[in-house]
Amino acid sequence: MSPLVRKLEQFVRLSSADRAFLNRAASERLRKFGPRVDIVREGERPKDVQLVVAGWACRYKQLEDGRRQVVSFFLPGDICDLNVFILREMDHSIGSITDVAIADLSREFFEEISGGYPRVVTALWWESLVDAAIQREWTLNLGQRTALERMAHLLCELFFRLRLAGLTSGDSCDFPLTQADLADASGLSKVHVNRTLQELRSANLIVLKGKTLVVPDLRRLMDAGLFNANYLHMEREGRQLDAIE
Amino acid sequence: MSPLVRKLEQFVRLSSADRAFLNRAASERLRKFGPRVDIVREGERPKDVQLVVAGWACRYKQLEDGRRQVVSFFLPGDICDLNVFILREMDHSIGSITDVAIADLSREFFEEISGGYPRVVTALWWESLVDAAIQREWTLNLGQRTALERMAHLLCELFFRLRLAGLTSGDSCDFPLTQADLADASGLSKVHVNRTLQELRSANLIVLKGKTLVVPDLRRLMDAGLFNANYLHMEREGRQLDAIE
DNA sequence: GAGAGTGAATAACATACGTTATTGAACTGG
DNA sequence: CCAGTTCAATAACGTATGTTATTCACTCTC
Repeated sequence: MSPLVRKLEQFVRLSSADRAFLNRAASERLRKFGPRVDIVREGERPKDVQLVVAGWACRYKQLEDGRRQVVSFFLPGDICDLNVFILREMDHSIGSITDVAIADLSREFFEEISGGYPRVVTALWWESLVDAAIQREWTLNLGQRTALERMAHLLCELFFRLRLAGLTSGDSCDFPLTQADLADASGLSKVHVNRTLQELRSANLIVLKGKTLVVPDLRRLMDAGLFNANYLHMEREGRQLDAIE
Repeated sequence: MSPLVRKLEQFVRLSSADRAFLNRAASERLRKFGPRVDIVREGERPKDVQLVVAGWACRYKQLEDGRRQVVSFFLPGDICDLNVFILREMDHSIGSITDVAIADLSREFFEEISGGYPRVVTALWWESLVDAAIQREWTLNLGQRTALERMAHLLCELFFRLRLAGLTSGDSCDFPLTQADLADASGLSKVHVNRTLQELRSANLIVLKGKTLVVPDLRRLMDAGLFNANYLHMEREGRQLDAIE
C-alpha cells in the first residue's frame, strides 16, 4: 500500500474507489530527482501541488546572507501545500534530500476530488491541518527547547511520521539526514548538533550510524524531548467522519 | 468596513452579497472576553472556528515546566484554524491579550459558504495559506535571526498586518503587547527583549511608548529585520480569480 | 492617598551555544 | 587505486543571550 493511502487511512476510512483514485494520482505525471536539488524555487509561480511518492525532501527558506532554515521535512506520502495555486508566487523552496519521486497534482485533480470523493476531501483537510500543527510545534521547538530536547523532539517526530506511513521496522528506520540537515532544521550549528547527538547516544537514547536510526526506547526519547504526540492527531475520528459520509 | 472584509478585499474582489454575508457572520454569536484569559484550551474538543472581531489574541503552547511559546498573534479580522472541527482535540490554546470580541463560526456556516459564495471560499483559502506562510516565517525567524533581527522582523510583520486590516494611521499603530509577550513570541528572555528594544530605539528604528508603536522609517526597520513581505502574499491575483468566478 | 500589583529598566554574573580549524574515515568517480 | 569530496568527530576559544535581583514608574483599588 502506498504511504499516502496508508497514512490517510489512519484518519479516515477510505473506500476502494478512494484508494484507487489516490493511487492513480500518485502514479501519473511522475518526476524523478536526484539528491540535493531544488524541486521548486522561492519566487516561482506555483503550478501544481506536489506529492512525495518516494524519498525525502524538505521545505526551506534562506536569508540573503546564506543562513538557511529547513522549515519542514517531507516524507513519502506527504503533500506540499494543498491549494497553493491560489498564490502568485512561492514564499519558500522545496529541495530533495535523497533521490525523490514527485507526482504533480493539478488543479483539475482537486476539482475532481471535491466533486466525487468526499472522504478524500476530509482526509486531505486532515493532512493539511496536521501540517499546520507540525509547523506550530516547530515554532515551540525552536523557541523554547534546549538543544538536547530539540534534537530528541525532532527525532521523535520523524520516527512517528515514518511509522504512520509504514516506513519503520520495529524500532529502526532509514535516516538519510546529515548533521548539516539537522543543523538547518533545528537552528543549531553543525558542531553543536554533533555534540548533541553524542549526548543522545551516550544516554542510549538513539543509535545513529550510517543511514539508519534505531530508537531502542521510544518512551525515553519522548521524555527527553518533552514530546507529546497530540499535535500529530493520529486518532481516527469515528463519530464525526460518519456524519460526513 | 470590518477588518476581515477589508483584509480579504486585498486578495479577492468581493460582491456586496459576499460582504454582507461576512459581516453578518461577524456579528452573530459574539462573545466578549477580558484581557489575558483563555478563549480555547489545549486538549478541548474544537467546536467552532473563531473569528477575532476586535482586540488582540494569540495562539500559544506550553511545556510542562511552564515554558511558554506564543506561536501566532491574532489581530482583528483574523480567523483561528479554518476547519478545526475535523480534529478531535486542540493541540494549542488561544488566549486574549486585550479585551477581545470573538465571533464563533459554525460548521454550518462553512457549508453555507461552500454552497453559495465561491469568492469567499477563495478568500478564506487565501487567508489560511497566508497563516501557514506566517508560521513558516516564524520558524525561520526563531531558527536563524539574531535577537535584533528577530525583534525588527516581528514588529514589521505586525505593522504590515495591521495596515492590511486598516488599523494603522500613518506610521503609527496601537500596540498592546508587553515585553513579556514579545519574549514569549520571540523565544528570547524578557531582559533581552528589553535590551533589544533599547537598541532599536537608539537606532531610531522604532518609538515604542505606552501602548503605541511608531515606525518612522519602515524601510529601515525592514532592512534591520531582513524582512521580505512576500510571505504575506498581499497582491490581488487578477487572472486566477477571474477564472474562479 | 496608602498599599498592592504590574510593567519597564538596569546591573552583575553565568552559560549554552557558535565559530574556526584540523583530522580522519568513508565514499566516488575517473 | 588514487585524488577529490563529503561527512563526522573533536578541540580551543569567543559571544550572544539567559538568570537573578533590585529599583522605579504607573495604575488601580479600596
